[in-house]
Parts: sequence; C-alpha cells; structure tokens
Amino acid sequence: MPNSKKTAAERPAPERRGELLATAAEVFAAHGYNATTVRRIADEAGILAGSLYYHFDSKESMLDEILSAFLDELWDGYDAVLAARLGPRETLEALVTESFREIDRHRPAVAIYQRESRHLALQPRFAYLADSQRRFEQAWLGTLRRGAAAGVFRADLDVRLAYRFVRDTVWVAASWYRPGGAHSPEEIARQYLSMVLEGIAVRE
Amino acid sequence: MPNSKKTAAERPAPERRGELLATAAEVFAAHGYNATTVRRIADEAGILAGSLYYHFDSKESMLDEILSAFLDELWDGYDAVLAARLGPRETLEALVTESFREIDRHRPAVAIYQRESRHLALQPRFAYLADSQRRFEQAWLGTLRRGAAAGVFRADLDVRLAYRFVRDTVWVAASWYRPGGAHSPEEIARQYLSMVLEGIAVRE
Amino acid sequence: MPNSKKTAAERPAPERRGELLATAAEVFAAHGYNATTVRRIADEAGILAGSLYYHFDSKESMLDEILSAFLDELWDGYDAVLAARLGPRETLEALVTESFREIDRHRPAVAIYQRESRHLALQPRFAYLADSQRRFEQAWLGTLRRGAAAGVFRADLDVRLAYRFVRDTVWVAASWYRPGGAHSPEEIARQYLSMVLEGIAVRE
Amino acid sequence: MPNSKKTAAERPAPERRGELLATAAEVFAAHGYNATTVRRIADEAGILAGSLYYHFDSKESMLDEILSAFLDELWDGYDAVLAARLGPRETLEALVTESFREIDRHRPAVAIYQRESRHLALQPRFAYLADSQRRFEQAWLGTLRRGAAAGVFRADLDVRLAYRFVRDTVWVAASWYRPGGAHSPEEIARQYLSMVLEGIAVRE
DNA sequence: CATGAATGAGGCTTCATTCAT
DNA sequence: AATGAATGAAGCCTCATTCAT
Repeated sequence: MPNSKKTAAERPAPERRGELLATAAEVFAAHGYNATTVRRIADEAGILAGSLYYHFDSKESMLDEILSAFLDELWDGYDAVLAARLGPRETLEALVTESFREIDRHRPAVAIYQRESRHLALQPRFAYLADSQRRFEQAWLGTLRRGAAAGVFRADLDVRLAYRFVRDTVWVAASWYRPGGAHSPEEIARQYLSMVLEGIAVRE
Repeated sequence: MPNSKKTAAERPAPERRGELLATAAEVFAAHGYNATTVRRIADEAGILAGSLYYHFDSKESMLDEILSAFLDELWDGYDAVLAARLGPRETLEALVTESFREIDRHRPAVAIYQRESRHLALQPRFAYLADSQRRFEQAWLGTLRRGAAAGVFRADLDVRLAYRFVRDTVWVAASWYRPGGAHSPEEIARQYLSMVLEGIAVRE
Repeated sequence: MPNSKKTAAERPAPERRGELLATAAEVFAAHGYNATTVRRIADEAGILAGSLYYHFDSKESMLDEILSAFLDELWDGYDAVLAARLGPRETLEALVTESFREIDRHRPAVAIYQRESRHLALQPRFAYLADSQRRFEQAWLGTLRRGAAAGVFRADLDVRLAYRFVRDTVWVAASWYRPGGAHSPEEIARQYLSMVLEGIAVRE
Repeated sequence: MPNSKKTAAERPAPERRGELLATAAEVFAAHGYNATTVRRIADEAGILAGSLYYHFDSKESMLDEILSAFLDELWDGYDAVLAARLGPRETLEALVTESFREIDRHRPAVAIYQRESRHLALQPRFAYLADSQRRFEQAWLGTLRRGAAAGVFRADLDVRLAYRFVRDTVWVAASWYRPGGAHSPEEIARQYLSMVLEGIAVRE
C-alpha cells in the first residue's frame, strides 16, 4: 500500500506529468507544434490552460521533454545494437527493427521529430537534436559504407542517396503507423528490410 | 533572346503575382505555413505586409494557389503517363521519373504539400487535396497490383506496405533535394528506381 | 438589503459579463457599431482589448447578445399585452407604454437596434431581427386595422402610413431619451399617445 | 451642339463629379458612412478606388459636399416658407410639405444626415451641421410656440416633446421612402399632417 | 492542484490615401 | 482621367503566460 500515510493534498502524483506529456505529444503530432495551442492540450486533459503551468514551465519545455525522452530511449537501443559489432547487413537489420520498435512505442514523438526537428535544431535549447542527427548519420552511413566495402551492399550506388533512401523509408512510417494495427513492428521491419535489401522487382 | 536588353522599369510585370507566389512558397516550405508570417513573406518580397493584399485575398489563398498549381501540373504529367498504358514496370518507372521532375520544378510546393496536406485536406477549401490523394493512391496501388499479378513485382509483399514504401521514398526527397545540385532529377530517379526495384543488397 | 456590507473584492462577480455587455452597449449606442473599436470598449471597462476575448467570442457576439437580450424582454412585454386581448385603442396604449418602458430599461440596445438592424438582418446570424420585425409589424398593423374596422381609429388614413407613423414616433425617442430625466417613461408615453390619438391641433 | 470645338481630352465633364457624388450618396445611405469603403463607391461607378482621388480630396470631402448641397437646398425652401410669414398652422403645413419634397429629391442625403449628423457635428469641418440644427430647432419650436400662444395648437403639451414628435415623424420617413412609389411627396405630407394635427383616433 | 481573469505581444486583414505612368 | 501598385495606420483577434485565490 504505497503512500498510505499521506493525505490527498500531500501526494506528489508524479504520473500526472507523464499523462499530460502523453496528451501533449498526441496533440503536437496531430496538428503540429505551432498550430497546437496550450488550451487545446489543456482541454484534452480536462483542465484549464493556466493549470498546465503548475506542471511545466512552458509549452516549449513540454516539447523538449517529449523529444529528449524519445531520443534517450532511441539511443539506448541504437547503442546496444552498435555495441554488438555485428556485420553490416545484420547491423542494418537490427537498426531498422529497433527503429520500428521506437515508432511503435513513441509514435507521437517520432512524428513531432519528423516535422519539427529541422528548424528546432537551430535553437540552442534543442542543440541535442543536431547532435543526435549527426550521430544518427554516422551510424547509418558508416554501416552502409562498411557494407559496400565488404561487398554485401551494392557499390554502384551513391551512398548518401542510399542513406537518405533507407532513413526516409523507415521514419516516414511514423506518419501512417498506428499501434495495434494489422502488423507488429517486427513484421513491418521485416517487410521493409526485404524491400530495401532485395527490391520489389521479381528476379529473373 | 527576348527582353534581354530591357531594364527592370520597362518590363510590364504582369507576372508580379507569380513572383510573389514563388516567394511565399519558398518561405512556407522553409518554415511551415503556420509559422510563416505574412510580414515575413512581404519582407522577402521587399514590400509591406498589407501590400500583399492587393494581389491576394489572404494568406490561405496564396497557399491554395501554390498547391493547386502544383497539383495541376503534377496531374498533367501523371495523366500523360497513365494514358500511355505502358506495362507495370515501365509505368512505375515513368511515374517515379515524373515525380522527381515535379520535385525539381516545384520543390517548395512539394515540401509544403508533404507537411500540410494531411490536415488541410479536412477543410472544404482544400478538398481537392483529398481527391488528389485518392487518385494518387489509385494510380500507384493499381500499378503495383497489376505488376504483382503480371509477375513483374514480388507477390509476397503486402501491397499497401509496398505502396507506402514507394510513395514516401519518392516524395520525401523534396525535403532534402536542392535544384542545381550534383544530380539531375532523372539521375536521382534512376538511382531511386534501381534501389526500389533491385534493392541495395548485392545478389549472390 | 443583500450584499450591502460587502467590499468589491468579496463579491464573486459572476456578473462580469453583464457589466462588460452594458459597457459595450453604451459605446455601440454612442458611436455606432462599426465606428466602435474593441479597444474603446476595453478602455471603458478598464481592461485590455484582448481580455474581452476571455468573456466573448467576438465583437459581433457582444452585439448579438445585447440585441437578443433586448428583444427577448421586449417580446415578453408585448406578448403579455397581446395575450390580454384588449380593445384596439387599449392595446395601442399598452404597446406604446410598454415600448417606452423598454426604451427606459434598454436605451442603448434600442438605439443600436434603430441604427443597425436593417443591414444586420441580412446576415444569417441576425435573422432573428427580421423575424422580430415581422412579428412587430403584425402586432401593430393588426391593432390599427382592428381599430379602423371597429370605428375607433380613422378609416380614411393609409394604414401602412399610419403604422410607420406610430412605430417611428415611438422608437426614435430612444435617440434623445435619457433615463432619469424630467419625464418618466409612463409620462412620455401618455403625452405621445395623446398626440398620436388626438393630434396637436386645438379642436374647434 | 455643345462643346463642338473641343476634343475629347479637353472636355471638362463637370457632370462626372455630380454622378460620382450621387453614387457615393446612395452607397453611404445604404450602408452607413463608416461601413462604406471608397472601393465600394468606385466599383459602383465602374472605376478604381484610386481614381476617385482625381475628382475629390478625400472620402470625407464627398460626404461634406453631399450634406452641404442638401442643406443648402433645404434652407432655400425653409427660408422661403419662413419669409412668407404665414400663420402658425400654415407655416407648419408648409414646412412639413417642403420637408417631404426634400426627402423626395435628396433621399440619400437625408438618410445620411439622420444617421451621421450627431457625431459629425462635433468636428470643426462639419460645424455647419450644428448651426443648421440650431436654426432648424428655432424654426420649428418657434412655430409651435407661436401656435400654442395663438390657440391653434394645444397648450397642454410639453412643447419640446411636441417638437421632437413632429420632427422625428417627418424625417424618419427618409428611412423607408422610395421615390416613384405609390404616394407623391405632397400626398404623404397631407396624410402626415392630418395625423399630426388631428390624431388617428376617431372623434366622438 | 486548479480556476478565473487578465496581460501583452504579435498575427492577419482592411482601408483611405498616394503616386508614377 | 484612370490604372496599378504600393504605403502605413489601425482594427479584430489569438495565444502563451502570469497570478491571486
């Protein structure tokens, strides 16, 4: 029986923050950060706009918390993959699978990231987005280059074009993916990988 | 070489609307429609904010004109391709190539479309976006299905997944493509098609 | 004598809307709806222009509320008169007296109504003004016709002309009437009725 | 053959001003001075807004010209009546008849005067409106007082109330009068006078 | 924790007016 | 006489944020 000795007024209720952040993320993802009013988030949460400021410093700090929580988790996953030092193809497969898992768990955050990260990264507060972007490119581009050198990926392709191809292919999925749909993240990852690696044309 | 010796003052400039629209499209694409202030567009055009209203009814009508001009041109191209009744693979190749050409010519409009069409399509004024979206899906999905039935595209893939894969793969390019860069639209189309059709893995 | 000992700070003030509406009505009446700026209303109320939007949707919705509140009360009074089924002369007297009472209680609203109702009635939102106008005409014109048929009103007059004569005569008073002046509404009504019914000429 | 020696470019066309003023008056009367845009007037006249400034200094100067032309004519008529030094009843009849003739000829100007004169009179440029208003009151109030003293008008009425009654009764007609309707100005004047002087009740 | 009421900056838009052509 | 394009002031409204209760 946790918190059994506290009165209602004393209880810290730290889950409330989490709920509110989830609500905010959902609305940001649906309408865009700029087009989302603080009042809309409050409505969705069943409180008044001003009351949000008891929990958060500002609208921007909500966005900040949403994005950094997502990126922290994403890098936990990616770092584990990279630390395993698999072959290029296996690394690629693991990164793609991990990415779809993140989309599954943080869909709103991913959608927000897609839409807003480019201009947010220019602000000092969100400099970590640019950092993340750089590490991201290193991980993927490096894997592709390693694969091309090792002869497992085609060497006739412009590697930057291939990088963008794979990256976009994976992340744009956040714009249509709905958790609990027909396909599990792993299933989607498998099909995407199959298309990316083998192509959609029938081989003669 | 017409007009080559005329000064700015001599030109009749009935194309002022067009210039302003191009400016607006550039700013919308760079910062998003909502985050773009009418004043920013006017600054970029060297006039005052209010002066834009001599040429356009509203900020929204600028957006409308930008998007519908783009879609009109896009469908001119697509319809020509579809009317040619090529085989599925050739149709896919032609559609992809045509798409990259449109990205080349209407990059800002394409970027705006990517970012805003989903929620705009809900407004009656932009209902044509939803229409276009439907026709678009028919054209691509139909081609993919035809190809799978004809044995030129793999039949083991979820066709809707493949559709999203190809669609996103092509259009997201607008977010990083810069006209006049290293690759022509046709060159990019060729490489993308090669990846989409054959995959990036080396075949044993 | 309720609330007689409470300070301003203690009052719950759920009637803030009402105060603001009264202020708005006063300014609309004095300068006309179009010529009244939202800032002027706010100044008069001691707040900033934007703050009005916490209480009201728009300038137009203030106007709407002012006019519909007035008409609701007016029809309460008129309906009571009409329901009494008095003779034509007594009905006319009661309608005139009731009208001057409404002018006394809703002078700003009446003045606004005079000035703006004609063009407002064209907008769907203010369609009730046209409805009211129709019922109004029925009530007065019917009474005049009944009286002419019954031989209590002169039958040699164009009844529509007489209707306009009586109607305008009464309502234009709102443009000069000031509550708390020399005459009570009932006193003014009595004199107006005397003029309307008997004329201003001395009878030989 | 007037103007037969002038080329098209040289002709002064002074009637154009008059046409434009008539157009402006019509629009001012229909929608109110403030709510009327200069562009609306120009549209109605088939030219562009800026072109009006070739003919007039400002929107306000159009209003000025419309109102002062009307008042000049009105006072020509009133002064003739007053100079005739008729008896009070005959003076009243002549003033009322003259007023309806002015409404017939200057309906838009009268409607504008009704709606705008009160606040315009506060501006120096329109001080003549206040002057006119004072002379107007003198003429009518004096006639009524003369009549009451002479025993031709009832002496039991508040004379200021009677003044407002007669004044409003006459001028408000401009808000519904349409030239070329069923009644001539003289006919309307006769009926109004009959109501004002004898009342609408049947005499026992 | 939350409300109710407000602030103040800034956004979109309108409009009378100007002026070179 | 009229056009086309612009100015600049002002108007309505939105919204993130604050704060006393």
